[in-house]
Amino acid sequence: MLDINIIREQPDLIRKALRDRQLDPGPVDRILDLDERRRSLLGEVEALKAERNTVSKQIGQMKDAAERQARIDAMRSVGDKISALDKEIAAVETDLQAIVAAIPNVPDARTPAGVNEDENVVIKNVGQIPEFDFTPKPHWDLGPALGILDFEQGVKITGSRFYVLSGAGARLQRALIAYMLDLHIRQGYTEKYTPFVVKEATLFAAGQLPKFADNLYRDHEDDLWMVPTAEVPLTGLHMDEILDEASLPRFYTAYTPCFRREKMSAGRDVRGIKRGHQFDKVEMYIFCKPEESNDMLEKMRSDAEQTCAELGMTYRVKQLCTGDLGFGSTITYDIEVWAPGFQEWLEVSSVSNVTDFQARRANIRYRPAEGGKARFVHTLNGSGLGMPRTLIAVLENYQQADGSVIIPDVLRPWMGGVEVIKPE
RNA sequence: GGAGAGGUGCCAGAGCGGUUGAAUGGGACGGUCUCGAAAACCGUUGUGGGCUUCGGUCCACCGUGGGUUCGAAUCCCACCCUCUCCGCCA
Repeated sequence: MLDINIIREQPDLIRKALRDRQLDPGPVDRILDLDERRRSLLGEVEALKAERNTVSKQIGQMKDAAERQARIDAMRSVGDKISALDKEIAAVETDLQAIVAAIPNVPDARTPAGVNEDENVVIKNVGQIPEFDFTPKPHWDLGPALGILDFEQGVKITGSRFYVLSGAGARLQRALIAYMLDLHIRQGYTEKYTPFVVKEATLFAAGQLPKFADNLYRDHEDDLWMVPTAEVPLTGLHMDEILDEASLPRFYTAYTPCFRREKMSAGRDVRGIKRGHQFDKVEMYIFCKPEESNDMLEKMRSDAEQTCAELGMTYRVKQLCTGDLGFGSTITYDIEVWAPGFQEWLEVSSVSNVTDFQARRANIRYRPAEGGKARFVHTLNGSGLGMPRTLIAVLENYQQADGSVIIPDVLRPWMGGVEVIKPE
């Protein structure tokens, strides 16, 4: 959520931000109109309320019954005017809120201009594209052959785009999650285990609602929503709180499954387990002071990179352009690992500085140590890492000519002695 | 799911239709005292919004949302949450 004062004072900045994101700047004018209307109505109704308050106090002390009744009658009509105006204001505010809540964050000046994902910029390459002395297989061949991945069972019990991991495959994913959480704890994050369903207000706070309702699974009976990312419950942890400055920055990490009902188009993306309606993810999240968030973005990116590096992945870092930036983000790095079977770069992490966008929606502030007004915190989120894709990358990078897969060293402690996954 | 109790400021806790934005106590902060500290005493101590000549001023907020009333923290309705007991249960 943007600050209405900024929209009012610098409408051109917001118009430019919308154009840079390939969006219509029209809503800015609607906001300015509604804001103007709101303030004018407020002035009117507050004058009437002031009058009513004064007269009502007088009525309480009046002795003369006739005069008293005259005042009461007069105030009755004032009261009617007030409630009519209050209704009108409420309607204006509802409209205003809805439009403001749909305006995305303003891109950072360093975010490159660009129309879509094709204009994202590769800023770093780490490792060489590995050479194989055989033709590496994609995971959708490797997995079923190893007996660790079953597409049919997923379809049978749930439906299209769901799959089942089995045996060493299921264990490998669990090892990845455990390894990542432990790594992030060493990097200074506190592990959180949160609910996987949340209420509407929590999704609004994180910026998922109202705009992205179509992509969420929802239980209508209790009005609970399945989380699309751990970012949602983690943002919610401090909703409506004023944090001590001394407690910042706060570093959190959490594993959650993620549920997204987005419809997927047929085509190359549908092959394998790269995109599904359910996937696991380990998330990193930071609450910090505004002046720290730049440094925190770099820390988080480096923490995500370390995960890739320790897993022995070849990876690259991209900076998203304005046209591909997420709704709440001002600046985002994507980390992509090379999948030799797929012959494709897989996005396994996205690290963003959301500045005060979520904090304002969630009403998360901190009290400066020297006192004074509470200020909104900045929040950052990043995957560390996204699961099915990291699993794909391990399978495809560590495959051998005979179809077996060697377990990377860092994952061995969780594999119960399994060093190689062999065909059955 | 059923029965009961309750949700008030940083905390505890009064108030139960009019001068209560809210008694009292505690905490925190500032001051007096002290070599220093404690104690004691004095003072300060909420958030959001509108207007502003930036000195203020007005409005809203006592779980949330409605309602009654000239006037609601106080009365009515619905919902949410917490606690106790019962039921169910991994």
